[in-house]
Amino acid sequence: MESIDTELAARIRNDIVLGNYGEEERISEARLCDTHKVSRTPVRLALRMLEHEGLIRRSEGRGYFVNAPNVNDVLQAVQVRGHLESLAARLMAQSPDRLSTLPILEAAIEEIDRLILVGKMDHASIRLIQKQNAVFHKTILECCGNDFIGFTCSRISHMPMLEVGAMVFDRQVLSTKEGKERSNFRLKLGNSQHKVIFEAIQKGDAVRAEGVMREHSNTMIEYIQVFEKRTKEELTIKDLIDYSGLSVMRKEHDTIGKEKSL
Amino acid sequence: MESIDTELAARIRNDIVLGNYGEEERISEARLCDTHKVSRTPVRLALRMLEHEGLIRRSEGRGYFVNAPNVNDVLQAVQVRGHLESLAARLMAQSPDRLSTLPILEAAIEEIDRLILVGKMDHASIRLIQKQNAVFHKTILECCGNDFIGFTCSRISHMPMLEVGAMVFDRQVLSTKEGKERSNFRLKLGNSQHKVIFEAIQKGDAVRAEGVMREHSNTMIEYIQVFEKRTKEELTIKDLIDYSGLSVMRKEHDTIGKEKSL
DNA sequence: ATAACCGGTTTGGGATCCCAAAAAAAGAGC
DNA sequence: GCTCTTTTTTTGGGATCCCAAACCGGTTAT
Repeated sequence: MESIDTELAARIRNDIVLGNYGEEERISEARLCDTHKVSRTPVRLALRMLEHEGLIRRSEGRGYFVNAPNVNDVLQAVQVRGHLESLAARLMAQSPDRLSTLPILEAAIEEIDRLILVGKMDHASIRLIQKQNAVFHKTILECCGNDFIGFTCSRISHMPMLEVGAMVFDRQVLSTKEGKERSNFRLKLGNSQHKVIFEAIQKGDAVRAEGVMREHSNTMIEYIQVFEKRTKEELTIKDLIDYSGLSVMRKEHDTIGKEKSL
Repeated sequence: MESIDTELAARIRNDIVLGNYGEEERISEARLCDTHKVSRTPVRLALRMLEHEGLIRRSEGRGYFVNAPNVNDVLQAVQVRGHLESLAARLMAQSPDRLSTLPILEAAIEEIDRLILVGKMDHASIRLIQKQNAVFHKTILECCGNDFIGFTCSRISHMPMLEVGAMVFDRQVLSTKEGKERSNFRLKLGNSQHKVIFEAIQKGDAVRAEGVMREHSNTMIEYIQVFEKRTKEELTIKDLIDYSGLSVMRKEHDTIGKEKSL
């Protein structure tokens, strides 16, 4: 249970990235107090938070404006995160005390392999795969020796699909047999990249670890761009969130938590 | 003229990075109200700011604790910034509409060259060199096509020596003739790296632009480490700020602004 | 008819107040 | 004398109040 302003910030943040506010809508403290049934103090704290995150702008004169990120913003952010992760992979490969954490990476890879082999593409399996994927990526960030990389990533992970280790799935694709096979191939490809990264780190091949990690995140960017081309109309943030299992999971979890608390 | 909380955050931030608070000192809202002669509202806004920046921690139970960065933290942050800049250099080299901004880079390089040639290592000259250096680096960040890189850099530039284009100078070194020559060599080396980066971007050689930019920031990291070895006792953040001309300049500027406003 | 001016209203920044929870201090029991 | 409990004090979160600056609408003068 966080304080009210933190949760409030999360709610407003969700509203903004989900597009519940217009592109450049003016936002007012009083209105937020009214809709969320809180006083102005937590509202102002939350707004400062969101301003710092770049999701709202304070106008010169008076008032706030929402600064809703578009798909291109998300793609740019994914690129930045991927680049930071590649630095982490390189540093971890150079780190002398990396060996003790290697088993964690190996276990995550094997678990993903096992889940792919079972081949059940249902919600639970995908959730497990995503969890192990997050473990893999987070471990590298945390054990690379440069804590500031993980910190920087955490500062930009308020946007959709920017949680470390987030993966993208297309619900529609998963509904057809051919789509399931395609997703299965994607997962295999991703995990084989994990293996190469793991081996490079193990051997201390820093250049290769960095390169493959970069390729690994490029894969995700290109997959999103495939969506962009396929959908005739413009791809919205909401679509991306629908595709991104982790975010959906988190959203569901939040809702459950909220219902419980009320 | 920013609002009180912003300026207050800047002041507390300065106090923290300058080490005016103990390593893990407990910090109290009331005390800050008293020392800075403001009410609790702006104090709390400022503290949320600093918490988001990682400079203070909120304890589980009650109260804030300062999380003063040490030299190692700064080095890690410089590494992150350098890595982001190398991404920017690569992207700019790949960008089709980079040509229009090339003259800005060229002018900055030439101005630095001119100032080095004059050879006056006084405060004004160094200030000008640093300004042009900042222009060079900021231009690449702003024109690389991925605005999120610059945004991310701006989110981490609250720490000393993390302003984009900040350079390190040792006041003591500048006081001797031999030291001046060494600094002169450093500047020449740095600007020659600028030239290589410029040419790589011009030619569209993305790999080289990225590589040299990385090397360019590594140079700074290694120079700081030279300090670390030379000073017998442990290097403090305060030392780094003394070395970093930009920060000092900004501090002076802030002071002037404050005096004017009072 | 347009533009400048003026008063009312909205809105955000800052100060103050209240309260609950936690830390610190005092007191009781062993 | 030490420890556990109770009381007091401190402290931070939330609500409310006040005010000045900005916005809006209407009126008036050119």
